Amino acid sequence: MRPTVHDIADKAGVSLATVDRVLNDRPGVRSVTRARVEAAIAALGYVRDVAAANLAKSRVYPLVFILPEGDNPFMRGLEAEVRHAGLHSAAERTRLSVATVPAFDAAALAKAIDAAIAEDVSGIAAVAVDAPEVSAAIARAHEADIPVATLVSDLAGSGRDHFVGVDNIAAGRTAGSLMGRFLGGRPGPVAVLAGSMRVRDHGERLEGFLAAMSAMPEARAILPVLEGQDDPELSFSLIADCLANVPDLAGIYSLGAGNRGLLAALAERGRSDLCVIVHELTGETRAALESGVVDAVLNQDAGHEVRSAIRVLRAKADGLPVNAAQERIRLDIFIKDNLPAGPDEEN
Amino acid sequence: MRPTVHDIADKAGVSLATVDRVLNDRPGVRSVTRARVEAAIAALGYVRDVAAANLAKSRVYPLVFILPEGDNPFMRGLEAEVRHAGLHSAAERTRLSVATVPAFDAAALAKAIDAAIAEDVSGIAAVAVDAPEVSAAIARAHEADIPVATLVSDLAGSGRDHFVGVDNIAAGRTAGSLMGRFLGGRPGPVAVLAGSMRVRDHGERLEGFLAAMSAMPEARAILPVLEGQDDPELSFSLIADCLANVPDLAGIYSLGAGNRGLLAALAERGRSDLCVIVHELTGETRAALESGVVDAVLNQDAGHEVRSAIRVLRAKADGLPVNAAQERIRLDIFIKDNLPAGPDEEN
DNA sequence: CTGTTAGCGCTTTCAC
DNA sequence: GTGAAAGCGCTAACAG
Repeated sequence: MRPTVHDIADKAGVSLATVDRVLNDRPGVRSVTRARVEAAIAALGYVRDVAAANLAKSRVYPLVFILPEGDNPFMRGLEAEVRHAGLHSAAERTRLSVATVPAFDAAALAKAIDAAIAEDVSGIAAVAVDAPEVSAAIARAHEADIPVATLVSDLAGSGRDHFVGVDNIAAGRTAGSLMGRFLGGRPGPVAVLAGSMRVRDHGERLEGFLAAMSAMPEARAILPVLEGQDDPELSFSLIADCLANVPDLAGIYSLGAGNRGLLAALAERGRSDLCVIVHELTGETRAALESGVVDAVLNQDAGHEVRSAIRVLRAKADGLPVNAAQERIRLDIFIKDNLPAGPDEEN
Repeated sequence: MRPTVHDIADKAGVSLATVDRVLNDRPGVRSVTRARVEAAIAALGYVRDVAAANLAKSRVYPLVFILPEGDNPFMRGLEAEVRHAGLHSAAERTRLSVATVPAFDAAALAKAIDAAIAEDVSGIAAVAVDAPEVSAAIARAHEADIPVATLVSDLAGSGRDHFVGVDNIAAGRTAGSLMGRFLGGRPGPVAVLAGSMRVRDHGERLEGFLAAMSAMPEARAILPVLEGQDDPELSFSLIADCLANVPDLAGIYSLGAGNRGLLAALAERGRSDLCVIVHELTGETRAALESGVVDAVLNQDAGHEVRSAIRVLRAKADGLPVNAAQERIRLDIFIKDNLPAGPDEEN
């Protein structure tokens, strides 16, 4: 059997309480005693049973996820993952809740963060908007000793404790690289559809994409970025116009969440010879991939992100270290052939 | 606070023991009583605290992983993941061990399975070799009521309880699809390097690859499969010969673990214009991807597989259902640009 | 058939 | 500074 606190207490000739104090690094133990206990711990090769510890603590950790509202399928997927995790979270003594705010709305986001602070939650995960109000709100959370993790879109320099999401520059590079290879020698310019340059992930993806495209053997024109605000109608008309005005268009990179409008415009125009690369695997993009309208989908696994955010916030709340390498979210490439069978999965 | 067994007992007017019997579906409860308890459970929306249950049971689940020995980096990676999981497994009351057997050796594998049965482990995960001895050993495990999961390479029809691994036909298709797109109109035949047709995953990958290649717009010759036994030297000489004899070779698909030999032969020959697609992200293949020698790496996440195998075996040992969709292992595509930063990661 | 009681490994008052 | 004892939510003997 694995050694327990009792074994340590016996071996060190102290009581359980003292062992616990040493284990949890609490004050009120003479350094000699502490040393004796630590020796016993080392000698026995003790490892704490976290489950039992949590049970005894019976502390709950209320965490709040702040997500953009609206019909952005990726965000709704994230929300679903939070709710799903909520079912299992009981065992982890975590209570999850979701707050939604208008997309790209810095003031609303800041307000939601303040509300969470007021509720004295033990952690906040939020899809950041790049604005000073938001940074200020995060700073207030920090002051209230509430850990904050940015989700999907980062806000470095805001003092957030952790970023949960993919390397968006690398994501853009990946898109550019695939686009270049898939197009090969085929001529024609490429269009880019973004949501808004006010979220950092979109800007970073663009940056990576341009870098990769310009590194390709064949030079290729990139049209000015179309900002569709992740809005289906606006995205639709921007792409429709582009298709009409640029007959020799070779490809489209959709780096935001305007896929519904994009796909509608493509369907209307009936152009299937384009190389199309989009982000986020949703019901729509999956169908488009299967039908051949889209050539590749770059994805960040919402389930992984949610679980990572929970682990990180809990660790921060407990003052435990985070294994950054372990919490890295990777970028998935999907083509028609490696689509996972189910609409959802978890590992 | 969440309802507990005590609340149920109160509400139903019975004792804890009876609640426990109902909860765990044990005999010895009148159906009227059972119904009353079940009503209370439903009314309170009770969900069991698994951690507490495990603590109380203090039962341990010894699981054994049987892996091919040798310097196959993917297999060593799997082994490392098992050991890594072993550290955290304590909390899950699981004790993990690894047994290694010669690669592609059906008799040795069967013997290892029998040894595990003799030790009365509560679950076995093994990389299957396609042979009747192995099927027979799995059948004996089944008879001893020990769940068996095949890992990486399946053995359907053997009565194994579960397969943990990717859809290898889809993996081959993905390789073919990428190979076709990356080559575009470039002429020349493609070579395939396998380990052995005695493991099902290799056969299935080949099948998928051939199907995808033949579905490409440009017809392309596929050379006869080279079987390198996942041996560096043999793989090296097979590829070296091929490079020498087929000057217009356009690409190579390495569907087994012969990558070290393949890469050595490519380095010696100095051919970097080939389209090379390999399986499994290891230190070697990662370096080759970064240097541009390899164009894409198809990967199955060893960490996910190990954790999935553990969950599945534990569930089977407890007679609990497995959510198949949740345990699906997906096929990762890596190109230079979306390589994860660390050598290892976990989600 | 049902209830009582004593833990699982750890934390936490509250005395000493 | 240190220790004794109660209890987290659940399970498992053993009585009745």
